[in-house]
Amino acid sequence: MVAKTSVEKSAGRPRDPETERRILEVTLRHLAEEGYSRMSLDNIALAAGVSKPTIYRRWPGKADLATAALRTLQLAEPPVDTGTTTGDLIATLENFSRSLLRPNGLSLIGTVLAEEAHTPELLALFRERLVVPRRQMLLAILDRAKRRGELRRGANLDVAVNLLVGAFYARYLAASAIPAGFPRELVAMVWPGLVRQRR
Amino acid sequence: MVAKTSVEKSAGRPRDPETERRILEVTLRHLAEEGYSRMSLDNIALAAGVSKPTIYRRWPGKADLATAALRTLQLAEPPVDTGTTTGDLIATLENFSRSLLRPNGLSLIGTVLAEEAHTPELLALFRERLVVPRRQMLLAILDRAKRRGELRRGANLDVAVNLLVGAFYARYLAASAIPAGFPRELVAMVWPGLVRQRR
Amino acid sequence: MVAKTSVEKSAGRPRDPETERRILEVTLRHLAEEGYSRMSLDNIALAAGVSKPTIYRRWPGKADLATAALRTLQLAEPPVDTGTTTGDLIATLENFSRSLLRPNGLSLIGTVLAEEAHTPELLALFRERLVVPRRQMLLAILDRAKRRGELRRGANLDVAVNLLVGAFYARYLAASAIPAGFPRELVAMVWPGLVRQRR
Amino acid sequence: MVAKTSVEKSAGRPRDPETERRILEVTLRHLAEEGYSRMSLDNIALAAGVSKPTIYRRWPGKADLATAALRTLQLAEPPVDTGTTTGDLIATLENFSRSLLRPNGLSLIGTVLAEEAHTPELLALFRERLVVPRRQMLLAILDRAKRRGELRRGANLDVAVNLLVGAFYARYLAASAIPAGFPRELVAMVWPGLVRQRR
DNA sequence: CATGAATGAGCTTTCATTCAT
DNA sequence: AATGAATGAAAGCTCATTCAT
Repeated sequence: MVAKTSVEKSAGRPRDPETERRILEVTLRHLAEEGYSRMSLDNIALAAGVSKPTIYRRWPGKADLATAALRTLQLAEPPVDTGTTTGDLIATLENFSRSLLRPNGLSLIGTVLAEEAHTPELLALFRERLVVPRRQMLLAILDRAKRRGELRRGANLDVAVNLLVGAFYARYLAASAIPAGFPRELVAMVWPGLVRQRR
Repeated sequence: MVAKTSVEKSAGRPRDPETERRILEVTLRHLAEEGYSRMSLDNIALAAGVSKPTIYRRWPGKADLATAALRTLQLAEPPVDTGTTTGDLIATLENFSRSLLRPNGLSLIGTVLAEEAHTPELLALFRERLVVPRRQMLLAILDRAKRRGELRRGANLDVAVNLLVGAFYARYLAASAIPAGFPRELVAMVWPGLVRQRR
Repeated sequence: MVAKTSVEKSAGRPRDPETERRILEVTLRHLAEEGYSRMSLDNIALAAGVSKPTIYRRWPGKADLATAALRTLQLAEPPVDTGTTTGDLIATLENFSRSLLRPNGLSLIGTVLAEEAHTPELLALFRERLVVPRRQMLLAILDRAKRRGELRRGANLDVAVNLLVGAFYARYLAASAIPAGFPRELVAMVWPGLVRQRR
Repeated sequence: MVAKTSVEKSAGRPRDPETERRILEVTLRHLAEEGYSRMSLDNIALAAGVSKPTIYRRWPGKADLATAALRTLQLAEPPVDTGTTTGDLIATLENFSRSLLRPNGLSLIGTVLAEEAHTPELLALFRERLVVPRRQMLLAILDRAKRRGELRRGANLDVAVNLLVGAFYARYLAASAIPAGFPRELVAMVWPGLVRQRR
């Protein structure tokens, strides 16, 4: 959107891409810290050092700004390779555990859920950028294990992902903190259901 | 000066108990539908058919009102008894699944999480009234099974509860809907980790 | 108003005169501390330990209550007699100086002046109860001196009173504090204008 | 990056200076007519023909607005020169008398006194802008006279100022009106105390 | 293009007063 | 007579958005 493909540069003063970046960064922080409805464009403009019309020139309104901020979210955690499936699962969940609570516990998740009825784009983007990629990483690990014959045939991998990921939400909702060693315990309890043949 | 007989009638115009009930009911609905920060006392007063001071006479401010509304929440689901441990777990999770999405998906959970930094009482009460009782029901089932020797010694029941309950959150966050048969699949996958002896 | 002159006691529960006294005392304090428009019946009722209708039963509204409270004001300072006119003046002004700033500087005077357009009764009563009596005391001293021939014929005693009393207001308005010895200096400067014959 | 030439034009839509002037003028009127606590930003905005945020953009809150309005007060009366000290005093006090009651008697003084405990800035500014300058004018006249040897050595000029100025307050508090010829009478009575040698 | 100015609508809270018991 | 409950109106302040330069 910023870089024109034609040789001719567009007339007038060009937009500063750094400005855009800064606005989105500030927006994301406020979104996580204050929640969507408390987040105010006034404060964002102030913190980003720009004026409000500068924001409105780029995004049509508050919802679009928040959406754009969420769009910048990228799963930062790289795929892991520890040599074993359970090792990979544990390592991935440990990454998850670390990034989940940043920067403000579950308040970002909270606000996209709370706004589902009013501003469904938020949840949609949150899914696309964070939820789905995270699940894909786990699914990929499990899928590879399945193709290697490590897992029971017919094991519902999607259910396993829900269990492993969800346990963090459940734990946070109950106690606002994730204990050390939690990922390992999760995998230990779910793994038998994935592999076992007889009973 | 003579002691009043049994039923002490307090002076002044009595409060209409119906009013209080209606205000709290409306508040809870608005809290779930709008989220805490969007929820306005003006609208609550309007919907409850009272004036704002009528609300302020009962609760000192917005946070207290929301808190009081959360306090009315009671886990409606009775303990189940199907004859088997897995049956009980599945039945309990099915109740959970049904009540979880009422009245507005996870928006109530969302708002208490989103407000954790600003209005921590909300999350605290939500925990006390819904989260903890629900976990207790599952824990009770598992604990009984353990005392009967059905479960592996050293099985971490708390982790199992996190897995079972959390899967619903994970699934909702990924797809806003819980498929039929989900509870059964959860239990099927976690159960081996609870019972198996060797590996 | 409380005591009936007829033998027959009026029917129903009699009003408690102590209640009335307490309400007026609290009102006067709030009037001086908060000013008329900040003073709230809610707070007065609370501080007096009564309900608002108990107040409204006795006085038709806020203005009447404030008026009634002002009506209870009595000049507490007794006439002085030091043996000399200037001594009497100084002693009287010293009393004045002491009582003027109680309990809240000039805020009571301030509020009755500020409310002159909206609630003229306040200023009227303040005059009747405090301003006029105080001036009368000074006038009486000067008048006696005049009848004794101490003062110049034609000396305008009313002007002298304005000077002596007003100096306290001017001083407070300029510095919020009255220095020790102030009364003596005032009298020293005004006295020559009252007595001297030639110039 | 090149330095702007002499007249620096700030970016953005310029403020209408007339707006600011009008708001302050309206504020000052309301402050005098209603008193500080009755004065409402809603009414000021309405009367000034602006919206409330237009006011809040310029001043952070009600107290700051009232303060700013007081700051615009300027002693309008120029120094006088009649040729004699008593003539100057009388002329100055006549100016005082005229401006004192505008626009609403002593209600402005009243409100700054009444608010001393809650909003001390008001009294502070009132002093700085009106009380002190007025006293300075009188002090300057007396000081010049002293340097000319017209006054008794050791005459306390500050006390004289308190007497002369305060008499207007005392008179207003007693009768809400200043009679014609009042300044002359004040000076006549105080003058002997300033000049006389023996007694 | 970016700015500062402006706005209508909304927020939470408090007030003087009246009602019902 | 006295109470607690109720109310319409208003307060100070903030928001998302648009205007004018």
